[in-house]
Amino acid sequence: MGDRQVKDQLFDAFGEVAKALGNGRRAELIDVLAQGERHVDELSGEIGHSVANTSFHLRALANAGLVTTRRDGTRIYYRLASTRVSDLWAALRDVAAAHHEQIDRLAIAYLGDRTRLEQIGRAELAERIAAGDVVVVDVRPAAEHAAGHIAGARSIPINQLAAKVKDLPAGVEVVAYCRGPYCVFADDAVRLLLRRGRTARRLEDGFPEWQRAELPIETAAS
Amino acid sequence: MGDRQVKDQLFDAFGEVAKALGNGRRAELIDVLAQGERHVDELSGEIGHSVANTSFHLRALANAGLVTTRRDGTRIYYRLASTRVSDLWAALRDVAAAHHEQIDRLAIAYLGDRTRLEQIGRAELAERIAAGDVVVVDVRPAAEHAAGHIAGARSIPINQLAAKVKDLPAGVEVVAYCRGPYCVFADDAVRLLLRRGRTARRLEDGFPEWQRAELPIETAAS
DNA sequence: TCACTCCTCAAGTACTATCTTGAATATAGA
DNA sequence: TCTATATTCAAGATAGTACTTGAGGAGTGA
Repeated sequence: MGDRQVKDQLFDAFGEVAKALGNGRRAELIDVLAQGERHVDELSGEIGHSVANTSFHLRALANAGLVTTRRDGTRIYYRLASTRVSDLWAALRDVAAAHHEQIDRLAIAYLGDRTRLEQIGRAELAERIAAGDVVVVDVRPAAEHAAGHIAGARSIPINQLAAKVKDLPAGVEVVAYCRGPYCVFADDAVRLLLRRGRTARRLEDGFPEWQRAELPIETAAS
Repeated sequence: MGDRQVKDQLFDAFGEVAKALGNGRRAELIDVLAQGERHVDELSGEIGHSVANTSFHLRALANAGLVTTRRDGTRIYYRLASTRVSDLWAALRDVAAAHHEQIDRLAIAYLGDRTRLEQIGRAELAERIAAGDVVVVDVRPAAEHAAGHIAGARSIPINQLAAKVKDLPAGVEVVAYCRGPYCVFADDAVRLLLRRGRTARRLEDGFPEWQRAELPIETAAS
């Protein structure tokens, strides 16, 4: 077998991995799975497609080695194969944000205007948590908080926040976080809190980035 | 327009960027362009396809924002849009190497058995260059050396190395480097040098990684 | 302006991807 | 063992991708 043919096969294999990410629904699945493991039924709800189609896409991700599975009773849980996959997903978003013409327009259409929302960086938040003068709220679905969250963060899924604002201590700044830079939950949370007269900012990115930066995290006792 | 629809479009855009890398020939093009800019005719030779097909793939990469162009006379030079793209390509290779079943087998088939070839890390090589007790040889094509190389490296393309071994100073270790971890030139160079009784190692990766690590580089005077 | 070079575009063919629907499989609990 | 639940598989319509060949543009230099 010639070198050309073997080289082509090697680079085809790299291409297969990229191709697995080369579909919007699979990209959404990776974004959700970066929060922690989930079963097929939950994931089909996240991407708004049938269970059969979701299963099909998950199989494509598994064949490329991006995700692995675990069975628990009748349910099958999918998770990212490693934090490397999360790194790859972050690198892809960075390139797209920097060089793809339409990302800015689409991000504004999806997330709304962020120029009025103040953000806080990871390092600063870590200091503020250590100093104890901030309340950190995880506004992702409860399952994602259970799978892993910023140490000390309180879980208030975005759809329950309006009812629970009153439970948050007064006079303390609130920092909301969610899945990452293209997740709308924390933006919605900060807008709601500001309307209620609270001081609030969003973490500039989300839980996966915090985790990859090796900052303190916690997991629900199993 | 519903949130679902806008979110789908946003993630479709991420998918488009990944899809651009989702082809072996385009992956090869990115790997070559990580060395520096090249024109279409050269690139078609690198991937072993017609100029028309190469142009087609380059257009796909440009549409995704991964590469940009510059005209010089009748020639059009393509280059990576930024070092972010090089980061993305490295992240993709890492994931593929860690999780894709066939990469190991294909890499061995293409590169040969590397277990007998000693490698040297970037940090150690930088120290040795500073100490001046090593000869660094760039075995990539001359055009890539001209576009940028490790500071102090001497250009000896792999196909000229056999004739030029005698010009290398005796009694000094030789370090060969090329395009990256999946490039065969440096392996071939080290094997040839060892057969000629020289002490030789390969740099563990290649020029793009050296550049991204912000270690000293040089460019040919224009 | 003309011929030349380099590159892109268009048309055509074979192959691959995405989604839907309905059936098949695997486990849990009665 | 039987039924219910969760997931995967198979078939099929539609659309998109990858490559080839040949024509079309854009710049260079006589």
